[in-house]
Amino acid sequence: MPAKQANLLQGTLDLLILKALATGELHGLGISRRIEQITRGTFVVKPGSLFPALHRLEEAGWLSGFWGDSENHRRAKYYRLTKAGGGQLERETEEWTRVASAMTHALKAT
Amino acid sequence: MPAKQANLLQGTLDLLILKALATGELHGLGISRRIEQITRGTFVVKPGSLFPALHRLEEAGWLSGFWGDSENHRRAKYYRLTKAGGGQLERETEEWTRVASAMTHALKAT
DNA sequence: GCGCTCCTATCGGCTTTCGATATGAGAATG
DNA sequence: CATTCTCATATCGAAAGCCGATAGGAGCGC
Repeated sequence: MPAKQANLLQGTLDLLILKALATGELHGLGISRRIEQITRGTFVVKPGSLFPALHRLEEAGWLSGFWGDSENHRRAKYYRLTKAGGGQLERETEEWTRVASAMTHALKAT
Repeated sequence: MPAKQANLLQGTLDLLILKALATGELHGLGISRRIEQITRGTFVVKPGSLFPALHRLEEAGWLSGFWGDSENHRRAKYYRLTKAGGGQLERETEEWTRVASAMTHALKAT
């Protein structure tokens, strides 16, 4: 049994994807790279998590996707935040802040 | 369809239980109340989540449980942190801090 | 052509959380 | 006593989400 590696906290993935797209459209792997970058390598999103999540978010109306060409001339599916997605990003950011603050408070308790 | 209420982030429950027991032994419902208290009401742990989690943590060796009498003279199962559980609490606290800091950084990104 | 990298995709398994429900026993009321 | 309330533990099934493994197509260098 290999050492259990740090899994993503459930629920943070959606928020990270929305945030990754806040600065402009990206294709799937680009989103993955951006998340790794803005979290300073703490979160590494695997394909098996990424693509189902992208489809889920598109289904929910937070993202809209379209096919294009990547910077390496490959077929790639780009995603962009919808207006609703922007609102969702705000709500989830607030929610995260609430939760994080409660956790921090709890962990300091005596 | 009622509004979807704030679910616990997966993974935070174990940490909160360990932390709740750091100051002394408690029975199941007491742990639940303590968590609600130290998170200022942000996290409410339901029985359907609590008891499976307690059994899981005991199975893992972080907690040890024993039967006793509650402050209301009812049969109650008390839990206390094991030595291993103390180490686990430390590790999970560090892990949470790492994650929270990465998220905070990510959410500030431009 | 061959291998390498890039890019998207899916499937099965596992863990975890929740809602609903059940059971039992002490306390309070009449 | 009998009923009802609260405390306390427990379990089950449903739903969700992450991951490892795997697949396949297409451009690029050699």
